[in-house]
Amino acid sequence: MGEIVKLKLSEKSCELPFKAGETFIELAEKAGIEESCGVLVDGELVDLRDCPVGGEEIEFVDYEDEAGKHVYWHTASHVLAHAMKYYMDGDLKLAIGPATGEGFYYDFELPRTLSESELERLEAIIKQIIQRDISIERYSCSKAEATAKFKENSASYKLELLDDIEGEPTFYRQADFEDLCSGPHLLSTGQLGVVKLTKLAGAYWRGDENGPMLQRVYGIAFKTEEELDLYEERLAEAKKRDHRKLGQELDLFQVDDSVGPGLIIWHPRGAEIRQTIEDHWRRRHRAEGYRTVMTPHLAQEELWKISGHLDHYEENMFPRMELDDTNYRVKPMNCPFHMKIFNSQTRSYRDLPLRYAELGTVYRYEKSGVLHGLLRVRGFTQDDAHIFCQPEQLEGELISLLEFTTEMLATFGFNDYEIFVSTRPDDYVGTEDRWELATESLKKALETAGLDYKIDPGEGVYYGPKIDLKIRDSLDREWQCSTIQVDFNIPERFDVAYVDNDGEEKRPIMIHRALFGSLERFFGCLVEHYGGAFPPWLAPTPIWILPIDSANQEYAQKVADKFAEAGINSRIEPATDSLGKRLRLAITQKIPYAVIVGSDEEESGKIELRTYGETSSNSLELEIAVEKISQIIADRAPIKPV
RNA sequence: GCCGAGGUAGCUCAGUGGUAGAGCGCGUCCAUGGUAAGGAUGAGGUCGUGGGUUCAAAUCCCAUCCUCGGCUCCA
Repeated sequence: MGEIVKLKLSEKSCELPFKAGETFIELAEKAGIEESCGVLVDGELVDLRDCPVGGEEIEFVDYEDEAGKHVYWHTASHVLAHAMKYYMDGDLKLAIGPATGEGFYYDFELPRTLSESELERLEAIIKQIIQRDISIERYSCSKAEATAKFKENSASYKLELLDDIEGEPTFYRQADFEDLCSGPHLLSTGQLGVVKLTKLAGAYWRGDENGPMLQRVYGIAFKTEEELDLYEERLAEAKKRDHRKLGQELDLFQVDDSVGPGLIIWHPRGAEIRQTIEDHWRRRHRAEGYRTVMTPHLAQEELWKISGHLDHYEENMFPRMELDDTNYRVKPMNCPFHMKIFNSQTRSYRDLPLRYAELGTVYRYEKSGVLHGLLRVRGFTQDDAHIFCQPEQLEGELISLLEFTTEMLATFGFNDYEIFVSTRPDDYVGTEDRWELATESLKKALETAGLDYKIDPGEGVYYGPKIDLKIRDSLDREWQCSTIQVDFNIPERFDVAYVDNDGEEKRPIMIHRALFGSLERFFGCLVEHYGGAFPPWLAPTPIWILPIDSANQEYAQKVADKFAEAGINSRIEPATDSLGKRLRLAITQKIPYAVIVGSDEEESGKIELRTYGETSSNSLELEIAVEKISQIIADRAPIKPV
């Protein structure tokens, strides 16, 4: 009695006394907090059933908070498992059922395959469990008791989980359902609003592809039906931005069965956008001191034996071709060729850093189940470069490289990405101290650049650690685009060396880097980022000219010529269809500017200009329009009214 | 690669044992129009592919390819 916990309650903070043995539930009551999902104790999420010790800072969280949502969804996953137990008459094995970033899932071993049509019936059972408002109790027991219980129920997955638990395992029980779980959980099922089961999938037990395949049910829970509706609307909106859908609608690219899975055919409009991206890329690389090179698509297999790719990634390479008693491979990487260029002369320390860049098209055999539009393909063009430098130049190169990367992405409107440092994998070559050094220099460069990052343990490439930059797609999936990799190994394998100022031959350090990653993937992300409405500088045809009447065709041509003189591509949609129809087409094709010209405009030398996203046009002098749009393109600015 | 769901006209989709459908798009003709679909008419499909069951298969069964959602993987 009389002990104090500090309580943070929204903006106000106060201090609350509590008695020994009092739980957070009682504390919440005292503080007048009605609905809470859990409690953050000095920032750590804790079950409401726990007791404070005194002196800590606590904050009750509800569904509005990220931590609260986590508890809410986690409980929903237990309710799903509870419903599944009824649905399968108890004939099932439970694996795991965590909350995710958006919702939850539960993995089951079931006596038969579940079909999507059954999800609705499961939802109905879930609804009943919620309506019964079953109180959820927590208890713990000894490991031996838990083991005995699981053995009796032949709960083999739970038994395995038990092995990893230190101390007493805890259980959460709601009526005739209980689950081994560290929590935290809500206090009763009635606290849940509406649970929606979203998809069905297979998942390997513990992510091991040699292990058993379980059935995973995904779901999400909300306080109200209205929130669920909003979520579904948001999802539908996101699907409209899907690059595969837009690629079809805007005639950007295709993937054709008879050509091959994961092989992209770029249509004119897609190819024109890509050209603009590549032109910008070349210009910027020249300015940053890169020399561009070009290398073959095929080479003798020996090259990849030397580089180590054959040892480490053969299963991801297309099979060998035998030509004149020599084995060839389609290239999965550009690096060996760049080594050859370096080695074509004796290099001096004065030559370093030496930067070779290539838009190099590579082919990798990706497993069929992983292909995904432009984002995961079998043939793609890397904006690859290899930088050879002296050890003392590494830091500086990395720092300027990060600056270059972020600038390049920002040009295309990407300011929102996650950065990861991938550390040494099990399957590595080289010495540990070199790995350490390389990893530290990557971290230091990020810190100098003031960029936040996460560690991706063991996710490095076999030859060195890397910085990856990941961009999210319209459905919130992350895709690695930019990558910067330090490599002490491949230079050694190719015996790459320079003569230092002391006359000694020394090994340069190499950086592999790709800013876009692959042009295919980057373009896919770009389509989704802009929702297909490309800014005028990227749009293949930023202007459509719509003459009102056939009689205005000549003036339309004059307008087109004026834009062409300024280097702006436009196209005339002749008056064979109604103006309304042609305008609608321009809008659905997400053309930045529709220019409408009739007899009025012809007489006054003006145009009507309607900007994408606006509901009306404005009248302006042709010369002024050309000048202003030229400026917008030169600035690489987003679509905006003129 | 694994689990599940799908592949019908150029596109989006309906048809679930009995002679292949719609809308959009495309062609032709009419209409010459002022800010998101003018009217008429025509062409277009061995229903992913290969087997099987059946008097009869887009429809049922098997295999296979591809796509989608996950899982595993991703130099």
